[in-house]
Amino acid sequence: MATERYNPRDAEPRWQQKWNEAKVFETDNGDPREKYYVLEMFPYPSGRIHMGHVRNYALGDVVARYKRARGFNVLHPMGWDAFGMPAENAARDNKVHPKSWTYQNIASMKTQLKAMGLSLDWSREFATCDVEYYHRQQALFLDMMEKGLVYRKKSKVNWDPVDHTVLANEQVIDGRGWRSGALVEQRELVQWFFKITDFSQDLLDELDTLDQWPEKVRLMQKNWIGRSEGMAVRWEIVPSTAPAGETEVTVYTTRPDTLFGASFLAIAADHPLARAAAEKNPAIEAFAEECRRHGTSLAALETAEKKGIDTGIRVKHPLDPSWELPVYVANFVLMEYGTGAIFGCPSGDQRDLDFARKYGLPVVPVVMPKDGDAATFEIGDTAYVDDGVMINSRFLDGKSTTDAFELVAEKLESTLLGNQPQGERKVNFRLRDWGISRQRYWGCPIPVIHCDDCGVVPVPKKDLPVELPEDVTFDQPGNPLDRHATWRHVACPNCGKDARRETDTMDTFVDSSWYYTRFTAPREDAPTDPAVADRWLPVDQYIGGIEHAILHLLYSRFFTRAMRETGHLDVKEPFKGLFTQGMVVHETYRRGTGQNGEWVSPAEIRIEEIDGKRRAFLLSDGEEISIGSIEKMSKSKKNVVDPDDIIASYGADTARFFVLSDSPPDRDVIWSEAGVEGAHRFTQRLWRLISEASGNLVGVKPNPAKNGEALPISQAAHKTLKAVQEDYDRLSFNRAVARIYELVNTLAAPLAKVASGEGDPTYRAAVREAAEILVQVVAPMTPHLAEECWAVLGNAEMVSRTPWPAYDETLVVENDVTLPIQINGKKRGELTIARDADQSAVEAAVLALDAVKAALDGRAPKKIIVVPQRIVNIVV
RNA sequence: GCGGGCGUGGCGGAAUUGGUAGACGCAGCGGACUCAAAAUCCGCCGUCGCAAGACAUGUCGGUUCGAGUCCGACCGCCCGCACCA
Repeated sequence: MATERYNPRDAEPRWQQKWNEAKVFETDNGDPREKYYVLEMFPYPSGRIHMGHVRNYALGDVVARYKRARGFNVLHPMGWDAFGMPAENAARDNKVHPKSWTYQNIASMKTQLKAMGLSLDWSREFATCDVEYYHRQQALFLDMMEKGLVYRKKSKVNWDPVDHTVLANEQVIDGRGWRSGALVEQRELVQWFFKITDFSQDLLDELDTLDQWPEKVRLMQKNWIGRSEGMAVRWEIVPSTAPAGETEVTVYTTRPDTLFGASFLAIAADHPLARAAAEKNPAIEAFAEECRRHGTSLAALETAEKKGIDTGIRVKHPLDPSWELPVYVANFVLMEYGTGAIFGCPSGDQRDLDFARKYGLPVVPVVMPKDGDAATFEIGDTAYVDDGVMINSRFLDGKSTTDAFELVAEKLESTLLGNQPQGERKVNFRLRDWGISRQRYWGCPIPVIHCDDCGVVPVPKKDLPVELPEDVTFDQPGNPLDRHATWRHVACPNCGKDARRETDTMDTFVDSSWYYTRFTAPREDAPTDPAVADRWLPVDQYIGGIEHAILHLLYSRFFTRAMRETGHLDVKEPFKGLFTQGMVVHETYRRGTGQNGEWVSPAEIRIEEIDGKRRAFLLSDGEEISIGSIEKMSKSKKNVVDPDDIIASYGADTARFFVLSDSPPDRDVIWSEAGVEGAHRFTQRLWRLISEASGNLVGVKPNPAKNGEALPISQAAHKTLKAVQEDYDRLSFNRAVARIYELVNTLAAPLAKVASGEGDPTYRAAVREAAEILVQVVAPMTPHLAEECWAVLGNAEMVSRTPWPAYDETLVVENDVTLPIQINGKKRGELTIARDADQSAVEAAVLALDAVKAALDGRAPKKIIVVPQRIVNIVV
């Protein structure tokens, strides 16, 4: 029986409409079944979805559809991370308002996402730039302010002296403003901060409970929080070298044991002592200025050449007042970390060593490896940073580094400098408070008012929301809120006097730090409905890019803690399970070479294989194009594939199936035309096999075979069901795809047999049962095709509403196992034996094998290793 | 620079987490069907070798009866570094 090819252009919109009409994916907060919350990181509305989105949402959708079939009450919402700089750039470049630009982008991206057939509850959709959303964010801010989780302090920004505007780190290129090209300066502004450091220890401790997070992400967060145990050590300044009023410097160190290896102190350019020294010495002032001309990004700072300048200030060594050391200003010391001052021990720290070599400072080895020789141990170009034995360290000589730490700590704690101990044990964190102020328009306004008399006054909740004004201009740089004619003028809520609105808006990371909570009650008047939030949270499976491993995830973890303190919910951790997916990458194509070269998009070329070598040619004139490396899809390299084009020509199911197959989801996937065609052939093949057999299966009651001709069919189906189920639970979709291909290969002949009218009723019942299992296991990946197959088999209910089948244990177990037999670790034979055979039975059977007899040649084996149901190794 | 990760056939990958390396797919080759092509179906497919076999998981060492998996060093690529989202 011949059937028509499967036509996704017809089937996909049809099923999407049916799901929509039946509200299959709308979630009821009152549903009593066990909940499952699956969430993909919501997109920034750039205007068009890209393959990364397709992959991200396909992954989440499989989880959502699978868990729904498993009987959970699934929440799977979608929204828009809609504030941010690109809207302002578009406003500047194209004279469109950020608001209309953003909402238009949302509209077109929503159409694209809908074409993917995702099982989303669109009734909960919101954008973070909706007044209804940022209104509640402002309320949260006020509550956090009341709890002391918000404060202001001076902090540095990248300042463009030509455009008179604050630049983001990504807008600073090689130390210059991206538009003006001017050398960027650091400038201090009073800015708003969240006290994330209140939770440093807790954020660190609770990482241990996140056992469904990738180990690497937990490790990254742990290192980011950066707990260290060390000492604050006070160094007395030699009075004759001290700037007026200065008597000492406090240094934070994690290695007090290496104090006898100290050869200098280094302080940040913004350290008070450095500022004092700069006042008297123009060279120091010039150096500090140079340090400030770097951007504020740590990466830029640390890749820069390590430099310093002697301040002329001398300090006395804390363990020997007669020993004087120089104090340098150094560009690698940060005011934000520790005390803004370090002591340099060149033999024990590579950076200090490089610095010492550069400025001719002494290098005294103080730690050597346990088996080293103190008389000959020297430091060359490499510092010795590990633990070991103390040398050249007076009373510490011969002690371990750990003991030396203790001895120095006790000594410094009991020595007085002035009336205070010279040193104090201190736990330090690398984590800094979260600066949320942005001098930009397109963000959530910070709801406070500045009054000359009353100071900083929170906007009363009844006056919320503080709405963004719409009549703004982007024809000049700087913050439009600042120069708006009326917006910032407001009466003080306290005294009624003329006052000014805060014109800073919030970091867009704030928006994304609690949106997952808002989805649980998106139309609530308050930020959350705490009872509802507590029922849905934590998110059971969160899926997104590894690039968010630290900031977004840490900020969200902070927010649940802050929202707990302010009574908005009562959970500690936002995301129970986390999955970080890899990127979608593609070959690059380049026409011409060097400066005249230009990137060519995959749509403009065809690939041919000539003598086993892949070559690319321009479609328009046949010119040969060179095939370049495989890279992340990006507009600049033109190696992008538009999901719209793929969906239009192959359908959403093919696109979904392709991004799920082949590569494991946490690794990069290479987009290739051949791969897509392979996925498309699979969809067609599945449809053809099912639909051609369907005529002879429609009235048949599904029933697995326990014996006879159809037994292997039922066994294959149930084994696949079990395997795919496990793969779905582990998010190993590429493995599930492989299992599904195998099942299709196994079922091809039986389905063809049924299609041709053969097979008795028992056989047909088994084939039908296997076919249904096949359709149900692919349904989460290719939902439209599955519905179409499900319907053609005569099922009245949609497959999206059909419970997951249960596999039959008796069809899954094997009675015999085949063991590889190794002799000295090399495979020499095989042995098939009963699954439950005991060790001695296995040994006897093995020794009876010809291959083993030949290898032993009459000798007795030295040892026989039997790993039950795995392997046998004979040592000769 | 610091922190984290990855590296297996021509290609994407699998390997029950220390137990038969290469499942499954893509590409390729051979065959069937066809006037022909497409589609489809069947078979072959790590390297060397006639074969027995040997060699093979980025490189070099180590641990082990046994290493893709564990340890050490190195090489290459990718992500993050606090104002991109």
